[in-house]
Amino acid sequence: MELFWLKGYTATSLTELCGAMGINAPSLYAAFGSKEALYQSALAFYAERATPLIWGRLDEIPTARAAIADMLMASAAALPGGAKPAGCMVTLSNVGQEGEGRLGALVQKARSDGLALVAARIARAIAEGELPASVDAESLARFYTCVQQGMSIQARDGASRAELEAIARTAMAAWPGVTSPEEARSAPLAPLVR
Amino acid sequence: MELFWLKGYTATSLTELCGAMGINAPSLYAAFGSKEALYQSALAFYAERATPLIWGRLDEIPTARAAIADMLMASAAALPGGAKPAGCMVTLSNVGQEGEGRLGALVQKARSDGLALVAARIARAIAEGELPASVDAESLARFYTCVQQGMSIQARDGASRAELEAIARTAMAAWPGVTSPEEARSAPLAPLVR
DNA sequence: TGATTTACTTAATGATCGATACATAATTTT
DNA sequence: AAAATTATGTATCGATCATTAAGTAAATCA
Repeated sequence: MELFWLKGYTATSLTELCGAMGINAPSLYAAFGSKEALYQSALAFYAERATPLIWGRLDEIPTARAAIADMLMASAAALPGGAKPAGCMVTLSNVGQEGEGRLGALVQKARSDGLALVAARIARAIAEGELPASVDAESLARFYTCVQQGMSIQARDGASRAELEAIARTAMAAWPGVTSPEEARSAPLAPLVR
Repeated sequence: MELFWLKGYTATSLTELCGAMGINAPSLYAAFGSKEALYQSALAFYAERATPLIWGRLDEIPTARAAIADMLMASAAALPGGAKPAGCMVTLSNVGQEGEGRLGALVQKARSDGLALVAARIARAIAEGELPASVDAESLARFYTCVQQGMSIQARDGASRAELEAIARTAMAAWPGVTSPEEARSAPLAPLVR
């Protein structure tokens, strides 16, 4: 998973995979069937862990504003490298353009799933009166997803957690109805630090 | 260039490159020396065109706010696919993690160059009094660069120019001192459409 | 304990990778 | 027109790609 995450599908060789797993090629094929199937397993394994970590509190947190701030702050905490590769495996995957249509569809769906979760949360906020009906849920969700995805690229280039958190706080200043960026920054919405 | 842009360095084979260029391998090697040197040429060729298109008016436009809005709107216009691959070749390149340190340093520098241009423009705005000295130029520049980079991922997933422009307008609502997102959206800063 | 299955190693498969030697054709120079 | 140079095509290089056949050790089951 970490090799695919770091280097992408095509640039990761079976020799590297076997070396990292401490097994020989036949064992890998006996367990997973193919390189493509192994990638699919690794992707599922990744998503299984990332999804609750990042989007897991979206519906629990009472306001959409605080929920999305939490999502961004959780991303800022998770994206810097260290032990694991920096950035999100799903966000940064280019497998679809590498000539792997089947895997490409999987990562694209994973990305659109994230967007859908945010859009649904904003739609709920509109229904509950937190946001006016004039707000376009899809468009606002796309903005915050865009920021989150940009954070992955920043993280891959070495951005620190603090730098990513600053991005998150600035992005929250664009929340509909926020009087000023200073307000959004000085009165952070819990839990802004994890 | 378009093959490297779309598929990345490793996933693009010499066979594909020769096919796209209508030449044989020896001609390619006579002209460029190696696959790595060809990528470097393609990257330079790309940056040579993208830089003035996106960042070219940053210093001409009188206010930093309008200048950065212009940068984002120009990105929204350029990033959707069509004839060329979608998204930015520099932003989306993962060549540094594919085991190509030399090329990786080049694309990373190209990305940090974009960030530096925005940071310099904001610093100028602070010096000129457009923005208060309390604004962190580096941090604000990182936010808008992050949004621009996220737009590349959105574009690769098929986002339209209009959708990217909506992201740009929402991002401008985070501009320091903007009273509300609605204001930033209803009173766009020229030229918001190219 | 003997038989059967599972797990692993070695080795090699055809295909494709980036890169070239060599020969021929086209062009330019003298 | 003859000579020199440049460009292109063919064919192939060793290396590595993903994948697998065959053989051996370990473990499980009867």
